[in-house]
Amino acid sequence: MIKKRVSLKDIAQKVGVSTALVSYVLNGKEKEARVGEAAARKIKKVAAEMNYQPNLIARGLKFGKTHTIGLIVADISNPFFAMLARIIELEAQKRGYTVLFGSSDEQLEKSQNLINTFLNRQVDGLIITPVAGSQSQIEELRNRGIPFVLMDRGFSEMETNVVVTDNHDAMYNAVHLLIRNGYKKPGIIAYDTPLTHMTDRIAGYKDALKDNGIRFNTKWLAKVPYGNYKEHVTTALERLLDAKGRVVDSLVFATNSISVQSLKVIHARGIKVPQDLGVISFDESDVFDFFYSPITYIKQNLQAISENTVQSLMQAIDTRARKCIRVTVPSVIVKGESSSSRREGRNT
Amino acid sequence: MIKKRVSLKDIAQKVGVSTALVSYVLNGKEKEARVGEAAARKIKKVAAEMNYQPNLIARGLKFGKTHTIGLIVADISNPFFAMLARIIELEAQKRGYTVLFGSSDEQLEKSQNLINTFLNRQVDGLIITPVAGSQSQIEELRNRGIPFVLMDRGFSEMETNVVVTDNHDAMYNAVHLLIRNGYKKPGIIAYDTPLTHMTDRIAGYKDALKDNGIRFNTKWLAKVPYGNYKEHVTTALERLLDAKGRVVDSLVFATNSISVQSLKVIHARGIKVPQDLGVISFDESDVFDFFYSPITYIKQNLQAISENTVQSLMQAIDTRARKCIRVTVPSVIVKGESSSSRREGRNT
DNA sequence: TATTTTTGCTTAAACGTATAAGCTTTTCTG
DNA sequence: CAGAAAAGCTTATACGTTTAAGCAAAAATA
Repeated sequence: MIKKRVSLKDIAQKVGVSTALVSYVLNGKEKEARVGEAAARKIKKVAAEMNYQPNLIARGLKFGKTHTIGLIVADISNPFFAMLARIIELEAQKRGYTVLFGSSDEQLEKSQNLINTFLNRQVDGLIITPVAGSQSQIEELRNRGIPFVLMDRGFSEMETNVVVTDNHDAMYNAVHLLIRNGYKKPGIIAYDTPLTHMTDRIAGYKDALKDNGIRFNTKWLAKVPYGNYKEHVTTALERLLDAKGRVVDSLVFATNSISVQSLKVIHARGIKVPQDLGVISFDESDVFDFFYSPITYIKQNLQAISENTVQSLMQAIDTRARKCIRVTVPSVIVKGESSSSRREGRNT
Repeated sequence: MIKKRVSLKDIAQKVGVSTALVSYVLNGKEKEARVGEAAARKIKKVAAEMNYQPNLIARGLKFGKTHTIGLIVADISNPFFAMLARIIELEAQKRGYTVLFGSSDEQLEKSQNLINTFLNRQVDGLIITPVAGSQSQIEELRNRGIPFVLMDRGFSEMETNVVVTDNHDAMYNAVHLLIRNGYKKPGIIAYDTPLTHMTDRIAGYKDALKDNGIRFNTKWLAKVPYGNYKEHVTTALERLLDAKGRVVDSLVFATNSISVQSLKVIHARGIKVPQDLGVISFDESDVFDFFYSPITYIKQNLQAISENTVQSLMQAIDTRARKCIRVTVPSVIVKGESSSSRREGRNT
């Protein structure tokens, strides 16, 4: 009962010609291949009747091009990556590409497995949010001449194609805003990773302090590991917001996930925002609208990030250039109430 | 500078044997193929040295099996589908499968395009959240004997492999809870679609009313179109919560997205939950924790849905059975404050 | 020693596609 | 009307893999 897919051969047999002729006609090469008009017509007719669909696997084998790209994100169930995936899917589709995806879970081994799997499936290129310590994996891609683009984060020591938000700038502006609004001791909670998205954000934070004449205090910076981050964020917050005297008077959360978890804790402890604590988040979330004091956040331009990433990858695939493209996308601060001026805010 | 992938041929040449021998050895068929011990050793050594990786595209062509599945969801950027995707990815991987994904956007044409693209890429099977009116697309898959499983929703008129939450039961229980807590006029906001996930939920709603001796009022049911749903939800809410006398005293939101949008409106209007309005949501969201009155919601078992879907698909692929598997997954209600008893809650 | 069996390999064909090269047959040119 | 050119097709080969079938040499048997 299972109907076999129709191949060029089936059409050729039905029409009574060779597969070559069919291939020429269906690829619009009738002129170059000097195919007779009558035969061409008949082939087209039969192909349509039999609902011929080319086998892209066979084509991929023939050309060594599959028109498939592999997307490796940290976690597709994270709304941030899901949004990126959505746009990448669209951009890829526009260009005739299909997307294989996988989540690395910030784990070296999973990342390597995904890379291997995708390469064995002959993807034409890879989009990767690299995990910490994966330099050698990426290096190997480069040595093997495989087109790829890093997204969201990169390595400071390595020249690669990479598309990221201007993390330093974004964080600098956020902290600057807090300070301008009267906060004297801004803290930050970030993931403990050497990847550039975090180091740049932390650097932006420190530079903003310096430029505003505030001396950085080591206690203000909390680095939490990605695994079990919820617990670690909670612990870090407890240390920063110790009842016996706050270590900080405001906080910047370096990611979406840290923000949501932190806000849950802040909410549970009944800490008043922004009166008791100024708050700014990196990345947005639906929850911000529901926090009694709307959260100020850094809004990354996901559309631009995704577009540029796909664009760069296409370029890498087409030209196989060795030159690296580094794109930095600007972001904006969406002002809520959570970072409001201390002078006006302090009414408790 | 671009290093060519090493093929069986490369190894064969280096060792000085035929590709056939190499293939036998690397596939562990040394015994059956009576390969000499010395040759086998050498082949393995060289293969390892050259870091041979099989070309899965070529294998796919040979066997007519790509070990790839296509996942078509409504919108991968919707956390609900992103979560499902994450688990499906994992389950597929366990079984040696890789996942192609795409978003249909609830549009017939996009759905058809994705199906075609995936089939041309010779996926072994499809997981689909079908869009309204796509019966013929699905029917064709069945006629062509292509393994597939519908997920999250199905068609009432069609026997197919399908894995869904027990939508009727879930909604029945939710509405029952509201009524038991003293609400007399429970309303519902749902998407306007003939797909079973919605019709079942609405049926569950109506049955709960009936079984509790409440006569259904047409005004209590708001069906909003998926496109521009935010506006439509807002309008529907305005009608239901008209200041001149509430049409309903409580609401069930039939999806995550409807809930979030509704809560934004409710929040903006300063409507008190649950004193002025009881609320239950289908599906969860991080935002529920931040609503001043924690939202009661129906929690679908995403793990079970995904697992069963992949399981069913694997079965369909392996056996090519014509028998349809229909799996219904139970859900639970997570009780917050938003559906609390009217008697106790009414303190305004 | 002649025959059979076993061993260890190679050849060939296949999956579906694309295309250069070749081969008739017809048509044009001088 | 001979020779060249053009038209219209087929054959062959390749992509990388798998596997049945075949073949020669060595080993076992009679």
